[in-house]
Amino acid sequence: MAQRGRKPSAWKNVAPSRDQLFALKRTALLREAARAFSARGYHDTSLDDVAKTLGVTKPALYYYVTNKQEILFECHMLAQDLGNVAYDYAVEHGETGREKIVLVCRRYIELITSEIGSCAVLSEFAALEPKNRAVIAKRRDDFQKKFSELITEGIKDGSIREADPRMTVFFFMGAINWMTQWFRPDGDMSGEGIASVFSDLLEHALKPQ
Amino acid sequence: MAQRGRKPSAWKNVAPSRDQLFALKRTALLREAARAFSARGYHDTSLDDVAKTLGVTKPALYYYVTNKQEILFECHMLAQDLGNVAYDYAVEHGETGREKIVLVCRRYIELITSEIGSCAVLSEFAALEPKNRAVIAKRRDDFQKKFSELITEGIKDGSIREADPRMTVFFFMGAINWMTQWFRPDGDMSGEGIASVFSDLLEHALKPQ
DNA sequence: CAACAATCTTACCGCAAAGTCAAACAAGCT
DNA sequence: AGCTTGTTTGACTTTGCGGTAAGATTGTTG
Repeated sequence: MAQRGRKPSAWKNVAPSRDQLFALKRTALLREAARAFSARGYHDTSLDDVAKTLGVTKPALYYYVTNKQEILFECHMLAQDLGNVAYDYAVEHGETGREKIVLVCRRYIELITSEIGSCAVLSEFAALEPKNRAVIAKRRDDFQKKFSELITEGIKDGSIREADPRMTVFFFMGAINWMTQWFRPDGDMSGEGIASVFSDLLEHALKPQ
Repeated sequence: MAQRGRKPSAWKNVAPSRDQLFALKRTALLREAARAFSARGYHDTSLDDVAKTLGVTKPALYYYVTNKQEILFECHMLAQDLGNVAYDYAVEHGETGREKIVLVCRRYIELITSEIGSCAVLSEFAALEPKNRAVIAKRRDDFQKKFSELITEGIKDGSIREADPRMTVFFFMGAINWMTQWFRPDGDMSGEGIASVFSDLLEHALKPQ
């Protein structure tokens, strides 16, 4: 969004350059805001709070971001990126349709529960302003379509039993997305653990007899 | 919450009494607010809007309700009531643990997709004020506990394969709760249809081989 | 009708939070 | 040092919304 153009510093790779510092601080801001949005919701999170947590004042945030909306939007984009990463990984490493589906599920959960993925908001979709919401909705629909195509593929190759692809996608996308409501990084279940249980449940749900 | 005591009108059963009118309007208010909360979120829904939709002004709402919080709280209570109704039904009509679980799932979905259940918020948990949140959380935990006990029961009687009960509950409670994000009463899939697909998926996920 | 209660309205208060602006401070470059 | 650009701040404006007060309106009852 905010682009800066600068000549590289002489201290290559020694200290972070200005651009890198800028990017670093900006993602720190996004990360912290995402955490807050997930916990208390978009409208109940004030930028004053976010700023205080980061040890600065609110106007400082506006140097890195034009809007509160922009923060929410970019968080959604980042979260969706993880979905695509998981998808690509699964398509590359899986054989049958079922294997691919299960792999997406496992990989995606691992990603969103990792440190990087703590940015995954996904809820607060309604808080997006119409224009941004349209963008996010489009990407989401595309993703879910690729997804249900994996299911039809699995039905064709015999690895998945007869089932409504669209509903099935809703089913376990829901199971996964709802994680944001209960998952705690310091809980008694690791991200990998959850990924195992969930992908196992999914596999049995789809497997023929 | 708001209790009124009045002597019954002489026109028994002919026209709604004052108390009935009061209750009728109050639930209409709750219903409409729930719809708005679900669509736009708690903090982004103004009582002015809700009032306008109902054809009155904001202060009129405060005659039926003490707080915006109270509205949210009661919506959560009502939604949870449906869960308990579904549970009781399932325990009565199911034989094995798996049958019961599947029945809860089916019945619950049927309920929340029915006209009555359009009140089901369930999201916006974070918007509850601490005291109310504690109450709702307690009820939710109790429900999920009864639920996972059904699973252990099913494992014992051989109708359910080995699986982590708590995680399994999270899994399909998520699948169901997420429905609020995509279900539309005028969509191409009826509540019963969804209930069938989802309970079928659940059954296969739990059934031993 | 008169009196009283139930219901709803207009007008308002207070406050929190998004966003702005000019000025202060910091860092690099010549 | 002194100029220039990057970064942060304190102080402020504005707006929308939750909630309240006092009175108007309607309905009920003796």
